[in-house]
Amino acid sequence: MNQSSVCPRFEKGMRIVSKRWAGLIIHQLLKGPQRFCTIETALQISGRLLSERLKDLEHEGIVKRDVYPETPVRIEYSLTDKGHALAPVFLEMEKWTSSWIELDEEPAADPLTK
Amino acid sequence: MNQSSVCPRFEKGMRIVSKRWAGLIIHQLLKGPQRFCTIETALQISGRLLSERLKDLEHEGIVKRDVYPETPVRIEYSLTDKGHALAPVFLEMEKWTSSWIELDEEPAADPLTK
DNA sequence: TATACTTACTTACATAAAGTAACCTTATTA
DNA sequence: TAATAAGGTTACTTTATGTAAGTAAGTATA
Repeated sequence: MNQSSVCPRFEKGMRIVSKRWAGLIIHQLLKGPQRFCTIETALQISGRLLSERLKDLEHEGIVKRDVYPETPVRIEYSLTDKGHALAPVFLEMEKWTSSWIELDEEPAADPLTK
Repeated sequence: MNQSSVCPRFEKGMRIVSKRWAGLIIHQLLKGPQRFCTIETALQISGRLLSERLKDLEHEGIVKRDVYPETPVRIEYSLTDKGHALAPVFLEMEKWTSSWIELDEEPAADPLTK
């Protein structure tokens, strides 16, 4: 007896996309195909988690991994159609954050201590 | 030196909304103000986490908590303007999930064992 | 009066996920 | 020969989540 009133597809979609880092990775890939280390630097995520999350997203059919056997090998991650279809979600999210999110004041960068 | 290329507001917004359960709670409250136990039942979330997450969201100015000193006391959670402003995000998310998410086949419900 | 019930939580504890740092492999360059 | 780079993996610590039981205030019931 399932008394949940939430659409199970919506629940599943949310679980995939709202997993820690997943949204930011997809958002980053909406800018175009990118290599592992580019994403790693852009998001300041650890290799361990990036690797894990890219595998998850590939498994969900959202991210595609292409190997270019150059030397040195180049591996590019990009979005599938399913991944690109998320663009409107992130567009609306960008609108919301730019209207409603204000940053905590961070201590002014001090070149001596930071 | 911050070499991250991601807009910090976007990052912060994502961190708030994509925290486990937060999205589903907001989505649920978009249907209208609701009491604790209604959300708990609808989402099948534990009281412990629901309580914690509602406090987070209240702290972020997304959720409002109203106490009606009836007997027994009634406490209603609802969205603030900031919370309501997330509606388009969830609308796009709903479109995406209905187009692209398919459910894993779950074992046919057996009234004797389930 | 004692017991039980309801809502809205909180506490205690086990498990899972995330974060951090060091290491690996293949190849390239100094 | 040593150092550097990409794309990871392994080992370990910390934090978050899940689960179950307990609490407090206010009825309602026996």
